[in-house]
Amino acid sequence: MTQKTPEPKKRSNLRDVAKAAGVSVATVSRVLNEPTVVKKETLEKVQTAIAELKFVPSAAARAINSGRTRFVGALVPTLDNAIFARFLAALERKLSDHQLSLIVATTEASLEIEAEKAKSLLDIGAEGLIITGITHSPAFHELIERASLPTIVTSFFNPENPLPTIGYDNAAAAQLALQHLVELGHRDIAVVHGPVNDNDRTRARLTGLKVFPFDGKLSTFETEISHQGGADAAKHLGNLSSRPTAILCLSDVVALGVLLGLQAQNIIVPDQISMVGVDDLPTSSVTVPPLTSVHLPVSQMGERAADALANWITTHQAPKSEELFTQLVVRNSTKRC
Amino acid sequence: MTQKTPEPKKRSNLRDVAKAAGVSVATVSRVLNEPTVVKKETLEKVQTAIAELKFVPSAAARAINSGRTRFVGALVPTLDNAIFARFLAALERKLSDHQLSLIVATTEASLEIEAEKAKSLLDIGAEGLIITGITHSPAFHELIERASLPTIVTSFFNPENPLPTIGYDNAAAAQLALQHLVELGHRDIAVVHGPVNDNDRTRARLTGLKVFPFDGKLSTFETEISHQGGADAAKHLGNLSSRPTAILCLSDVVALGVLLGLQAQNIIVPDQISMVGVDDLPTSSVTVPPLTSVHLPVSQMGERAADALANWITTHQAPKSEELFTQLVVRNSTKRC
DNA sequence: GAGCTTGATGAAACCAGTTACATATGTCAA
DNA sequence: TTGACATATGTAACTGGTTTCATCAAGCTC
Repeated sequence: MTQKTPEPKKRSNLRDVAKAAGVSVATVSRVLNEPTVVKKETLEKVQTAIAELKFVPSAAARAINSGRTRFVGALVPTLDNAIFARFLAALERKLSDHQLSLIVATTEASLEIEAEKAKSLLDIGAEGLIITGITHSPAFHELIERASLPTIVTSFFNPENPLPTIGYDNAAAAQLALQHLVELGHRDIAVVHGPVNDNDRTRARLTGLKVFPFDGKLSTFETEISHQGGADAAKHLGNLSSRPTAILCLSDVVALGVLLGLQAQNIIVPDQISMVGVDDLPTSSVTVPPLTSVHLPVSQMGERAADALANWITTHQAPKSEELFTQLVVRNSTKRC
Repeated sequence: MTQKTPEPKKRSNLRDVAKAAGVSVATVSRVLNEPTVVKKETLEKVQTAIAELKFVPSAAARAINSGRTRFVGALVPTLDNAIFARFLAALERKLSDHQLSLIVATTEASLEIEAEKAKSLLDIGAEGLIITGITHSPAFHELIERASLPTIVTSFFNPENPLPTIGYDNAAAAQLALQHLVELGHRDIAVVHGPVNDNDRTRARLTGLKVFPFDGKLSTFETEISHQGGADAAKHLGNLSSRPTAILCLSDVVALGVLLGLQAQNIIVPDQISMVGVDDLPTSSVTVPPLTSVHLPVSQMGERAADALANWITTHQAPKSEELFTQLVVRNSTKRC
């Protein structure tokens, strides 16, 4: 193409170093990997050569021998929700204990994008995958099956699932929130949730609510998972002629948005309306009023998933599914009806 | 799927496929990379063999030839702040246009951890790096210099910096916020900010405030960058005998925390106290009241950084620094004093 | 029918490391 | 003095792909 590239950019390799140091490539390799077996003198000679030539070993060449690339991928719907951010932080921390790096790819909650991203992760050599939810495109399944790529499902517990799941029971989590409201006497409850399309966690939660024994009114409102989305929902609910007595949000981000939206309309929580969330983000304890929420153990989930995947990769033995438990955290956003 | 027998795990390679299809390795390689030049009959034969042997080409072996691993790393202080999440989302989106994957590593705002993470990114073959701020440890600088690794600084603009910077003027951003408050007549302003240790962006903002011509009182309060941290700051400021008339937060996350903290003390914004933030997160437009903030163009920054890095990698030509501009967005959290 | 081009394929070199095995030297006990 | 053994290093065969170049047959021109 353009032959006016200023630098030919000739990265030096093992052979160059060996020649410069007057030793064999094997010795240089030893200096790099088990320096103790090399005689001190030789070691220094080689290290000098390495420094002089600014030699940096090629990761690819290493990988080709060990068969290991030392990184895995995680596919999450978005980074723009603290719940995933917290999960990924824990995941990354624990993976690095296993000398594994993490590539984060976002799917924008689309199974199609997920399959694409998975493909490119595989292409660049990911040794394993952490994914969200049990529902995935056929292309995705084919991909990981062909490559027999260790893949762990998170945010969802289902021991029957072909891929091991490490997560919680979404239906039960939502029911915990509903039960709390029901116990407080609420009979007209609005559920605010994110998009159900391509999101089996939300669907499972909604199903959980529907099958829960409750003879009151349960309406649902779908919105974007963001503070703005929550605020939109609040505006809608606030304008209703017969306003529900409680709002159950399937995500704390949405809940905070709803809370702000209600506040903008001067609707007092919990006096005029009760609210429960699901996630229990740290933020939920500082909102006004502090938000009652169902705690999802995402940090723990990140750690367990990291351990399980690392183990799978090294032992070639798929792990068992693991259930993590959710828990209602009662604060001040709910009140007897 | 989960058979108890430890799988022999004999991944098939090009040679296996070639033998099975009765062709040479070169032909198999062609089928993979330029299928059009292969005779249709042969093509099918090979593809059948590939399918039967569940052949998946080795990324490492590819990389060794092309010299390209097709991924880069990004080092950010945390994922637990929407401002970085937004930046990374844009970065990742744009990088994928260049067929590059992104490895996100968090430094927990420690230069030491940053250097470690950079090392492991390099070890696994990152082709370039996106980093935050211009201040880094000597170990880090040595590392990227030795490897002559394309590295772009973000969130900070400084054309003098040895590494190209793509970002904004942090001092100016903070000054924009201060100027607004000063113009509204505020003379007693509290600045709430995150840790200054290992954070040159915050330091630059603080310096910007200090050198701004202003003869009123300017106090500072350092806290954690989180809603909780902001709420803590609000509690402190609310209890002060002589309360400032305005609070300037160097981060919107902190600002929302402060807002909630003030609300918990029944201090009305903006009637009793004005507030300005820096970041302009989407959330800031739905808070009560909507938060006046200085917009930081982080999505744009992500895109520019991605283009610049991709270009650097392919052309071996370091890009020029690029300044992106910040802008005050006036909402309802500020009022004339 | 010779000469030339085109299309399809294969042999082998090559990328940059690791590693099994061979070799050379030195130490020590028998 | 010699055999046993440890230490230090080198040679060359790997790893799993890509790529250059050579080969060969078929199609076309003159």
